[in-house]
Parts: sequence; C-alpha cells; structure tokens
Amino acid sequence: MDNGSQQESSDLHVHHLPIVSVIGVEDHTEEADDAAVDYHDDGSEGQDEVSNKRMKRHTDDQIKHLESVFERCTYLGGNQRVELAKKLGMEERQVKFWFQNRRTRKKVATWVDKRFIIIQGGIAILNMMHDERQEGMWLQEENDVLHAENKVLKEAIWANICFTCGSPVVPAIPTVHHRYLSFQNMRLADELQHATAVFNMVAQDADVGLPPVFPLTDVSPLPQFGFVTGNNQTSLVIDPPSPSHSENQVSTEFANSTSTCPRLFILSGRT
DNA sequence: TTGTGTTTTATTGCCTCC
DNA sequence: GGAGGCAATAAAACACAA
Repeated sequence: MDNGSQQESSDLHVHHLPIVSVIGVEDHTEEADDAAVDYHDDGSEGQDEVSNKRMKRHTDDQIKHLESVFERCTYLGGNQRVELAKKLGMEERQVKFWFQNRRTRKKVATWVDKRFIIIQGGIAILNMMHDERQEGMWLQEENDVLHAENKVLKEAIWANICFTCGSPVVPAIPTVHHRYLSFQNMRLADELQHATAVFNMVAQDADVGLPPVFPLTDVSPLPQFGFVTGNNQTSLVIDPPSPSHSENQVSTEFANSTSTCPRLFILSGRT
C-alpha cells in the first residue's frame, strides 16, 4: 500500500487511520506500552521509517486471549472491543482487524473442511464402486465358467459323449445297428440262399441254358438314427424303419444297450 | 546467507444497516 | 452519513530449504 493511497483513505475514512498515527496518544496499559515500544523502538527514526514497520505481530498472550474470546463469540460489540483492546493493550482497530481476519480464516478452514469431507465421501463412493466392480468381475468370471461348462455339456449331449465319465456313448448305437444289420443279413442270407437254390434247381430242371445265379453282395444302406423329443420323452427313431422292430423295441434295446451309463439313460428317457 | 513460499497484520473499496 | 462487515490485496514477519 503506498502512502498516497493511505492518505486518501485517511481523508475518506476516519476509522481507517493508520495505527502509527494514533499510537502514543492512547492510554496504554503496561502491555500496550511494550507493544508501543516495539512500534517505536527505532527511537529517533523518521516517520517514513516508522511507517515501514507499521505491522507488528501480536504477542502469544494477546493471540491466546483473542482466540479464547473468538471461540465464544466471533463478533464483538463496540463496548466489548474497547474493553478487550484496553485489556490486551491493543488498538481497538487492531482488535477489529484481528477478528475480521480470524473470521476469514475460519471461513476458509470451514470451506476446506467441507471440501475434505466431500472428497472423503467421494473416495468412499469410489471404493464402494470398486468393490462392486470387483464382485461383478467375480460374478462375470463365475458366469463365464458356467457358460463354458454349459457349452461342454451341450456339446457332450449332441456328440453323445457321457459328460460324467467322458466315454463316448455313441458306440452303443452301432451295437443296435450291428444287431439290426446282423439280423437283416442273416434273414437276407437265408432268403438269398433259398432263392438261389430254387432258381438254380428250376433252371437246371428246365435246362434253359441260363447261367447260374450267385448270391448278391449288395446290401441295403445303413439305417439312420435320430432322437425325437416330445411328451416329456425322448425316443430313438430309425430310418428306414426296421421291418422286424417297432420303435419301442429299438428304443428299449438302445436303452438297454446304453444302460451302463446311468446319466445318459436318464437323459434319453426324459427331457 | 539468501531466495522463496507461507502466515499474519493492516489497508482499501464497496456494501448494508440503522 | 457514520459504523462496521466482507473480499481482495499489500506488506511485514516468519519458516525453511539450498
């Protein structure tokens, strides 16, 4: 603050008179006299030199007393200020300035505390979000595992692989197939043998010069197997149908042939 | 010792209230 | 219009690292 502005201020606001302009004319106590000595301990120094030292830190006792009063009341009335200033040996304006600055510090401190609390709350929320996210990640991992397991089970079902023991259950079907084929082959072989014998006998008796007939080696295509689900039951279907086996018979035979795998038996029985 | 950042005291300008 | 509050700021005092 330059002296020019101070002078202007002194002209406009009487209550803003510089401290050095009033110190020495007040009725100081002993402490106030000490403070005044501090202000003027330059002795014969000029007014400009004194102005350069117009700021003097209050003593610890003064600050302690001011703090104790401030704790009880942050604003002082005129009489209170005068009495406190007298008691502490301070200028009334000094007390006023001190309370004003103290209120400002308290306001800033309160603002900082509030911000700190807000930040703490934010940190707590972030921690909660982190925990929830961690839990979500665990659930996601568990979900992935379950999905993978589900996929394996589905593939096992569709591939006819026992997901309990890992052994293929598909070979159980060829067993039925083989039984069916064996039966067919035996029947066809008998028919063919019989027909060949009859044909050759007839041809020989008639002596028509036809070449002898040899048994056919061509066989019918392998039947296709499939599952049909419905009515809470899964049935084995053979295409083309076996001329000598009903679906129930084949299904029962299939179930019996795979009965070594209890879980598959249950799956094939009910859905 | 000195430069630099922080704290404390004091000032200024503007505002509201009585 | 005077008294006093507040925000912004100046300046002195202080703390501390290099």
